[in-house]
Amino acid sequence: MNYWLVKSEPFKYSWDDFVNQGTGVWDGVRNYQARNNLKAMQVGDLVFFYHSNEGLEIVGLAKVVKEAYQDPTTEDNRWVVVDLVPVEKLPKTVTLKQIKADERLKDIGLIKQMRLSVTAIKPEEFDIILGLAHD
DNA sequence: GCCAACGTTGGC
DNA sequence: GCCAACGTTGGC
Repeated sequence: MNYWLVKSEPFKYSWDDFVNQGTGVWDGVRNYQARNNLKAMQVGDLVFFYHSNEGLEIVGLAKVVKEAYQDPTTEDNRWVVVDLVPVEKLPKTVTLKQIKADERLKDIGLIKQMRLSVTAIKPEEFDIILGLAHD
């Protein structure tokens, strides 16, 4: 079981859009590192949903229900998508500010590789963030 | 809206 | 295969 964090710009695709839709096809990834992370996802992996540009906070938790397959939005077979479903809206959102302020989270992919839209989360980081969300 | 970070492209 | 130019992302 692995943990991940995906970013989305809320005016493009927000947590609420995701919940309304039920199943989210995570498409549009055009970055090799992010793609490799998508390929490494397994059914049941938990994924934080982060709002970039607006919000700047982790708003919800999702899980992988279908592993990487050809991105239907392109013919180019270099790119893949995964299917996600919502698990829960976090009782308290965890802001980028909080994450940056937390010494234990200073090596998190979200900060170290700010521009990567799909990053891996260590189990201990996952627990810390979930702890902050249920604080 | 600005700009830093960084990935990608293309000329050599 | 290097590296400058360019484009995109995302925090501020």
